[in-house]
Amino acid sequence: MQQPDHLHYLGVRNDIADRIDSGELKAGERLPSERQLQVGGGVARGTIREALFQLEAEGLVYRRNRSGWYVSPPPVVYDPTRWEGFMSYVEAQGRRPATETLSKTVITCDAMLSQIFSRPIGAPLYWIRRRRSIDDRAVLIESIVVDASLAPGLIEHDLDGSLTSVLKSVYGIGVARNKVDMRPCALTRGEAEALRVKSGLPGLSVERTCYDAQGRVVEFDREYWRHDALKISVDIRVR
Amino acid sequence: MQQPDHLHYLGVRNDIADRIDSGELKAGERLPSERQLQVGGGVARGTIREALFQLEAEGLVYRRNRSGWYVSPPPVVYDPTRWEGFMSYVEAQGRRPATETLSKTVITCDAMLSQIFSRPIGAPLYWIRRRRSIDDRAVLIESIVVDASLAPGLIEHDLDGSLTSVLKSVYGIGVARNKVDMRPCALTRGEAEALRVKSGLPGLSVERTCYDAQGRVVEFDREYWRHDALKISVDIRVR
DNA sequence: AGCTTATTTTGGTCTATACCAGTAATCCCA
DNA sequence: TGGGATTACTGGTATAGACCAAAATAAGCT
Repeated sequence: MQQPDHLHYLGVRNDIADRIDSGELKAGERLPSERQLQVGGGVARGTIREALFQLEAEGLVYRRNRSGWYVSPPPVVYDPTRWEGFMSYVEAQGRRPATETLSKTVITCDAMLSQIFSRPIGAPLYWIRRRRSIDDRAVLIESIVVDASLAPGLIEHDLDGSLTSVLKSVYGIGVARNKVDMRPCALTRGEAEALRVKSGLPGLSVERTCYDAQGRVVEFDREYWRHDALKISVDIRVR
Repeated sequence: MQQPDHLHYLGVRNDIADRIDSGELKAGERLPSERQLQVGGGVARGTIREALFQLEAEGLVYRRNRSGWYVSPPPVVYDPTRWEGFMSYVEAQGRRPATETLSKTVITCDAMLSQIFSRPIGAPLYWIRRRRSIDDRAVLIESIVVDASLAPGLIEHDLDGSLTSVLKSVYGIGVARNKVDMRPCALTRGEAEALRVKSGLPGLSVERTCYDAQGRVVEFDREYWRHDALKISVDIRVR
């Protein structure tokens, strides 16, 4: 009830937001359909959608392909400096994590990867694609590349758990340094499909390079997150 | 020319993206108007807009209020562990930074700030609001709170430069630890207005708490960034 | 009960039109 | 020439209708 409630879609937005805040609509619950939301006030579906897009950008609601709109659960906290692995830190926050391995194959080192891994072009690398979920909602997909000469036979193992712990326990490889790049992005084609969201939805791209104590690149990882699924928290000492 | 070019708006998206990639449209340049983009193919304005929203989410184009659509410049790189201040690191990347102080006042410590600063409720604090630009495009607005007892008279100084260096050179206060929280968000009402973007545009919220060597909170800072203006890069040693 | 097949519902895309509020360009006068 | 008022143009909001593909549900058949 502020000033610019001349805008219909903001009025609708506020109505829905209030129903979420008040607890009438709970996390994970389904919203009434767009056509049902039109009922009382003579408002076009396009306007309803505008309001829903707004709420989606704010992280209050999300949509599943053609199924409907749902109230978003709270985000998980991600601290790149305390990398205990997805499974453990999601669990520590009282949520239920899950991992699916979409594919695992051997690839050969190309020019870009050669740069990253300091390995000759043509050298064998493992390429793993996984989808990770929280409480049954897919929140990120990742592409991992691992130097095959450091972890021979890696893809024979079950990778639906923590990759870090497999590298540690089976191959004795520990991560000593982490380089993390993050940037807001749009989830397009492949990523959007794997996350079952509409192409063009904003997301967060996280690129991580893991080094061992000798400075060798152990793992190169590119993750695409739903924008509403995480909160990044970094605690660092300034040099 | 892949598979799902049945979608008109993706076709339009690709056309425009190609014109940007090919250099026909350069960074900072203005796109033809939505109505001009309709001309050849019998395509509705709504479809053109859908394509533009897609490109906006991808960070390829941005819009200025009712002026038009423009090609986005490349993002700046932001490393929270090497905090030299906005002015210097933007300049180091060959861009032209600018700061405007929107307001600076004395406020009293409320419950939330009391928690953060470990100061009694009612204690004086400085509240500074600034807008920062890169190459004349506003990219972030920030709200800074500083403990007035640590830096008496701070707001008498010119704050259009680096606050960190004022704290250091005038008050001898150095930052020893930085706690940074980041999360994708929507730019709403106040922030959107200050950044001159449409409310609801995705952005990145950065919350920083700076501690001195004694562990006292020196500065509490909340920034709202345009989603397409930055790339975060962290390089850390794992404990 | 379980399984398959229709049917309905849902969001996703698209067209066409209209009016409004800021911006940018133009015009015109001093 | 300079500056202020006017006009044209831009994106922003809104309506109403239509069709489609995927998802969810209901119906029907073992």
